[in-house]
This record gives sequence, C-alpha cells and structure tokens, in this order.
Amino acid sequence: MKSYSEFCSLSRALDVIGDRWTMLVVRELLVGPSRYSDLHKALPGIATNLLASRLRTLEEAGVVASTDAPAPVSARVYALTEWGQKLRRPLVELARWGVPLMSTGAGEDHSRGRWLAFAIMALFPEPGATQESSDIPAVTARIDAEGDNLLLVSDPTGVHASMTSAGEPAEVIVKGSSEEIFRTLSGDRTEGAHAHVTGDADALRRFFALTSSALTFDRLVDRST
Amino acid sequence: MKSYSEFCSLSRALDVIGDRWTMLVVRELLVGPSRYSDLHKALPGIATNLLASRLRTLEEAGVVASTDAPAPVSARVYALTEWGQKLRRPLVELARWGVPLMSTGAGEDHSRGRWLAFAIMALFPEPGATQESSDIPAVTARIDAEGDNLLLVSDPTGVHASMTSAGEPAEVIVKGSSEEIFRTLSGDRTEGAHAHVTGDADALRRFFALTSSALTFDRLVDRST
DNA sequence: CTGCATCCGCTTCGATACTG
DNA sequence: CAGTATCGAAGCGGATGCAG
Repeated sequence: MKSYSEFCSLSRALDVIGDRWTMLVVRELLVGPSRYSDLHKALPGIATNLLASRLRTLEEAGVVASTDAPAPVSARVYALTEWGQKLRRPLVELARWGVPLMSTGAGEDHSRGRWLAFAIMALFPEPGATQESSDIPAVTARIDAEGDNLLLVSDPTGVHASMTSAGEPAEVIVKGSSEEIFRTLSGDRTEGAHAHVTGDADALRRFFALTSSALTFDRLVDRST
Repeated sequence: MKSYSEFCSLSRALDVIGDRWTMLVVRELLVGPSRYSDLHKALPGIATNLLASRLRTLEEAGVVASTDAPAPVSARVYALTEWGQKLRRPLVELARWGVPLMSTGAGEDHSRGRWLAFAIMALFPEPGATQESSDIPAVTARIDAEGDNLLLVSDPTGVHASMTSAGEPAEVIVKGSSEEIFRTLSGDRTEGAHAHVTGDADALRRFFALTSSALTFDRLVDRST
C-alpha cells in the first residue's frame, strides 16, 4: 500500500497493517503460530500471492517472524513478534465495535470455530482488565464448533479463550454452529437456534450467568441509536 | 471494498471501516464535526471522489450522519453517529500501537497540529481509564502547532485534548512544529529540537512530570525487541 | 466558493496455473 | 507444502469539469 505520509501514529500504524487482509492475517497469528497452508485455509478467499506478499511485508516491518521448524516436520512457521503481539488490544477493540454487526447471523458467510476465540475476547473483558470482585463467575467451558475446539476460562478478572484439543475436560461442553454458539455466548434472548450446552447444574448456572453478563458491557447497542 | 464474508466481528468491522482512507476520515471526525472541504484539507492526498464515496458509504453504514447547516453558512456538516463515536477506543489503541513508528521523526511527511490531539490520546491514558491517585499531575496546556490550537487538560484520571481557539488561556503554552511538540510530549530525552514551553515554575514542573510519565506506559518500546 | 462527478493512467487485487 | 508467475478486473490518484 502506498504510504499516507502523515506524521501521525494512526496513519503510520495503518501504513504497516492497513492493507486489505493484513489485520486478518494478524488475527490468525494472535490465536497462535501457523504454517502458510494453515493461514491459507483460515482465510477463505485470499489469493495465495497476496498471503505471501502480506507475510513478507509484515516480516520486513517487524510484526511477524518466521522460522524453519526442525527436521522432521520441515515447515516454515509464522509467529508474531513481541511488537506484533501488542496488536491484540487494538484488534480486539475493533472486533468489540463490530459486535453489533453479528446480530444479522452468519448467512452465507464463511464460518470458523477458531474465530469464536476472537469473538469471546470481544464479548467479555480480558483477564486483568477488570478489578477484583466483579460479577464474572469462574467457569471453564469447552466449545466445539466447525471442527475446532476452544477452551473458555473465566474468573472475576476476565475471560480467556484459546484453541485446545478435542477431548479437553471442562465443566461445561458447548456444541453447535458458530452462529448458535455466538448467540448463546452473547446472551441473545431473541428467536433463533442456540447451542447445545451440557454440564452439571451448578456449572450451568455459572455459565449462563457469564453469558448474561455479556449484555451488560454496553456492546450490543442498536446501531440506529 | 469487497466484503470478507466472514462470520467474525473483526472482519465485519473491517467491511465497514477497512477501506483505504476510511479510518482517517473517522479520525478527523473524532476531533469534531467537519465540512467536506475541511476534511479534504485535513487528508492530504485523498482524491475528492474517494472522500465523497467514503462519506456516502459511512453514512449508509450508520457511522456518519450529515446535516445541512442553517441558512447563513449553507454547508453540509458531517459528524459521527453515536455508534461512530465508539470507534474512538479502537482507533486510539491502534495509534498507541503505532507510537514507536513516530520516533523516526516527521521527515517529508505531512503534518497537522490537530493530529497531535490524537497523539496525546495515544501517549497518555484517557480520562476515566486510570483509577484515582495515579501519579498524573493536574495541568492545563495550550499547544500551538502548524496553525492549529489544542487545549490539553490532565488530572489524576487521565489526559484529554481538544481543538481550541488561538487565545485560550492555560497554565503552560507549548509552541513548535508537530515533530518538536511530539518529542517534548513523549518525554523523549535523546537529541533533537524540542518545543518552546512557557509558564510559571510550578506549572512547568507539573507539565514536565506529565511528559515524563508518557515513557512509563510501556509504549516507546524498541520495535526490534 | 463548496461539494461533488467524470475521465484516465497506474497500481493492486483475485483467480488460476504452475514450480522447487 | 510453500510459495511464484501471469493476466483480466477492480480500485486508487490526480486532473478537470460543473452545478448549486
């Protein structure tokens, strides 16, 4: 992208990550280091030359670093640098702003279970963001969506989600499509199919107290206001 | 821009504001409502048809609203909607991430005094972000740069900056180029010209305590780390 | 003068094909 | 698996025109 050539930190940030696809590449790497082919599968519609170009540019800028994995696997692994990791906050804030746009449902859009990890960061405060003694209940939940498995862990300081393995034990198991799970997590009480949620009574009580709290964060505002 | 067509709130946010120039248009409107020609002057290099197109798209999306000003002035005024105002946090976080990119100085880049308002939001915590009894001193400063006048107001809960008029009284007066003022505000102690700062001894002490605190927020990290 | 629309050369994107 | 090469389509940048 052509530089904006402005002495402004927002412009200069956009000079680095403002290109089409670039922030979504960073989103994928925020979930964890990935190989080229993993990134390509996780970004439906990106042209392969564009992905290569974006990774090269991000690496030159110091946002991404790639390493050749040891002998047996023989693959190049891309990961965020320390500076790149700091993009978590801005991107999560952008995602939080975009939460009202999710209310129209998935429609014909692509869907990935791993994207729910990002949705969870947007729906709830992140660990450390809240002071002690907030009303966030402590609970663990495994989320199974579109073939991906996520582990959600909450405590009074916030909520965290990360990729996990299929059999990971948790107090609550949540299964369904991304759309159903998002509707459940966001505490949506309107019509529409919800995820299938299992667990013992006390764990379920804490889990649904958590989902109800998503609405209290002034995020699901009507865009028309 | 072509939609990413992903069921992800970050993708959907970028479908709305991810186009080239769009976030910079929002940046200008975050400083305050503007007319078309003001926006065009504040965004050096934007093609006039692109600005018109971006404003139209933002209005259709519900981010911007335009109103015809009353009879005498006869001008269309563009302003952010309530939803659009909520972009302040994400864009300031992006600008904060980009602060290390400012250390190379202005060079040949365009410079505007009003952009310093955004830089100040990025350099310091915003009002309400910090708990009481932080070490932020209370001080008011008028910043005169590139023909723009800003009023900086700090108290223990954070720092705020907004456009103001040329003669606005303040405890401290800061004059210089954007680059010099940014260097002064960010507490940069390396070589380079600084802004010209005037005020009484106690006000100056509090002002420089403020600028020193900018360094403590883990923002001016070396990108190579 | 403000607020755009139109035209045109150039760059970037998207899709497919191909290679080490 | 991890990209590069190619080419038509779309978008951008700059200049200009023009209506209210």
